[in-house]
Amino acid sequence: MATAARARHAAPDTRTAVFEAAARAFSARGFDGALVDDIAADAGVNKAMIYYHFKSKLALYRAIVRDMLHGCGDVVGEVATRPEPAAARMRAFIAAFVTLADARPWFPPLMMRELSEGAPRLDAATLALMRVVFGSFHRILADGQASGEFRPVNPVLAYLSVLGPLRMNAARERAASRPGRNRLPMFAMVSHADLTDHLQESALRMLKASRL
Amino acid sequence: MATAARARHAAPDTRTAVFEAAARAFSARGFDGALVDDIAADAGVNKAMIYYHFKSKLALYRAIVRDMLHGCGDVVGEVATRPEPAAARMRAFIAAFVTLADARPWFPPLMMRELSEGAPRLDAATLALMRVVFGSFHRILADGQASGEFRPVNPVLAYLSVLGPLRMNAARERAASRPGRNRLPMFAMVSHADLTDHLQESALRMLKASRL
DNA sequence: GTCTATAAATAGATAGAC
DNA sequence: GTCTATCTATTTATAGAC
Repeated sequence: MATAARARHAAPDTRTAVFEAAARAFSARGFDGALVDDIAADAGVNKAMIYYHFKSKLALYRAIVRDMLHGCGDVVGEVATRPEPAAARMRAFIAAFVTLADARPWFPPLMMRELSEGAPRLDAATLALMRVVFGSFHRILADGQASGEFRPVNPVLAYLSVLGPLRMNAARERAASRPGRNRLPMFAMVSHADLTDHLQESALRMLKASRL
Repeated sequence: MATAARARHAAPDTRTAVFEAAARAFSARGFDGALVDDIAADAGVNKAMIYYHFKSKLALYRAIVRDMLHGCGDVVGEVATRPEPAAARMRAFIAAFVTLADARPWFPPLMMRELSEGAPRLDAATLALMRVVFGSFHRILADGQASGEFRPVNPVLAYLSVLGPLRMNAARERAASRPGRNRLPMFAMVSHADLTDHLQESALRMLKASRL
């Protein structure tokens, strides 16, 4: 988000307000569903300011996606290179993803949507950031397989098994948060501590070299 | 889709063409992103026909979601009540979901999107259908836990672990299908046979009562 | 940096002829 | 059942004053 470069300006951070309102809107309603007027209103800012600070609706959207993936890449890159056994790093990777999703709750739905549409709005630089995140996961997996901790599995399928439930839970939480939905069993509240535990346990059971 | 009631009409099935084009469009671009003009063009039909056969864009969308969930509920309901051990039914449940996703490839992305937006377009009847699907899953899980085949797990989390990877794979396939994406490791081709095997193995490892 | 007013394009929907 | 033409509302974006 590069706030440092703007710190000297006197203005209350309009740009940040726009960024955050837009992140919420794009996540909740998609690129086409999110309206620039609504983003401006939610940010408490005049619509023209959005075009002043960002070039266009698309440029604003891209800035948000890049910010997400940058933060993500830094964190999981650090986790993947720790001098620890692969199983411990896998647990840390999952915990980091849950934490990241808590810090940027708009991330998982927005990314799922973008992928579902064929990721038409992602440029090469952004795809490279996605590759970094997958690369960190793959490193942990490959290390665990080399050391005999993990069994052989397709890295792409293993990645889906770890991230898929997390992203589906984010979608589920959105639907559950609407009034009148609490009664449905599949929309029951689940704490993120329980979510983390379950994902870690499931991932290690999926990967552990031991027989069942 | 209730094709029987229209079989006596002479016309080539315009309604079906609209339905299928709309399913593709809503899945690929979302409710707001899909344009009625594009749907008409893709179906090879005049735009006014869409409003003749369906009341509105929203009514068309809802018809598609209901169709999906109906087909799904019927299949998994049958699987859940088979006189087989829970583990076998869990395998069948997963295989059925992969098959359903192959028959209606627009289903997983569309549903993920709808949930991510808080499912604002789903009425009570449609939510009830979702409940039926989850109920079938829950029945298999509870039977397995009662018989000692499965360990205790939160049913919602278990459901996410089974369906999340499937839905994320659908999103991944969309993004992978665009030109120039083949090089990225996370967009590598994965057969649905391998996908099914992996999901079944992962689910049973997640659920099996045995120690690791 | 901020606001008002408005341009320019587009989308969902319908009237009415055939 | 099908098509043409069009209405109405909305939406992205900008020009220009302050």
